[in-house]
Amino acid sequence: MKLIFFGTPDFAAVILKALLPAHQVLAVVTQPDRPKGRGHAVQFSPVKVLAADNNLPVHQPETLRGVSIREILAEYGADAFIAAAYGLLLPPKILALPKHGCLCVHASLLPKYRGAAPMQYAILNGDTVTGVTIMQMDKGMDTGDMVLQRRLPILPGERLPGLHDRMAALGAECILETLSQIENGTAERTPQDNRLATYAPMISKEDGHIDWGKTSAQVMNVIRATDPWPGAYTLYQGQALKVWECEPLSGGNNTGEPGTVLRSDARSGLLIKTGDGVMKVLEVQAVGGKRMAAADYLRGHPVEAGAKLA
RNA sequence: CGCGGAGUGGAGCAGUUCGGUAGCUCGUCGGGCUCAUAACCCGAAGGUCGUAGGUUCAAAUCCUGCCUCCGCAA
Repeated sequence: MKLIFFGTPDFAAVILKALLPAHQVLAVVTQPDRPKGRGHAVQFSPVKVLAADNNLPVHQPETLRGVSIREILAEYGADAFIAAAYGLLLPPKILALPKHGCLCVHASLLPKYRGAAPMQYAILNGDTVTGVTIMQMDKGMDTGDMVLQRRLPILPGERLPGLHDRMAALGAECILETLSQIENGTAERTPQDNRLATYAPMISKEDGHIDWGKTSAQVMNVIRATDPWPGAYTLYQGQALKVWECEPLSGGNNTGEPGTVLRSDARSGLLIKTGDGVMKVLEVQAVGGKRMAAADYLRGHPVEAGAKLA
């Protein structure tokens, strides 16, 4: 099929890569290049890089609302538009262009987790199952009719990068299968039950802030969901301290305010009181520093037992 | 030129303000104590202080360029 692909980050690039050999991708639309990272350097989106490697035309409009971009896209005469983590809503006039409409690869079991960060929220909430939904886009945010849905178990202890990669691979399979169904005329559309809809808005820095009053399992979920960005952190003496790896301890000392440092030495490690138990901190990162084992950190940055983390 | 932190024996840090023979907590190796030990005691090895220049009688420390790593902000 003749397609135009809309997407921006790695997740989208994986999908695009799978489409390339199977279909005729006429052009790619991705977010404009923006200064990113340290020191103002402009970085191309993973989708743009992949498109460039394959000599595909790339469009990077600030908005899809203008007449000009609509005419440009119409010009290609694509059979369908495919969107995956593009970052902008497609306006109705764009949705109406291709004869098969616009299909979206969404990383959740819709109508659950509509929005920008479905995988993060699945981990954050401690879900054990998530999945990919292919939907026929409409003007709402992830509200279109579902064409295909596949479940994927979230592995115990799995972090976002691992889940992300498996979901992207599954998403690629799903979109290929959906396109086959459309070509065969066997695709079926199921409306979403809006009463069951939940939302997964974009993750912010603050989502990584650990609340030690929650259970150890919930704290672990924050660590798993915010890896690698923004990273789970706590405040020690007013300074952010990222917590990359932890291990909940069962039983033992269960007294004290949540966030209290129960023990702190290179041998027994850094033990923190949580809402329902004790967490052993295994890997941390101080402001300006690099990731290191908690024991290493403690050698140069003594933390007194009884101190409070916030 | 977005703001900022950092590169010192194997690890994590101090020392840089006010230049003057490199230190702390560990680790490693050897020895001792002990029924025993991740505990304790004694001893040892190990560092061109990121790199290239400059200033100076003398530079980890002051000045300049470069490399690398990282936090914030996006």
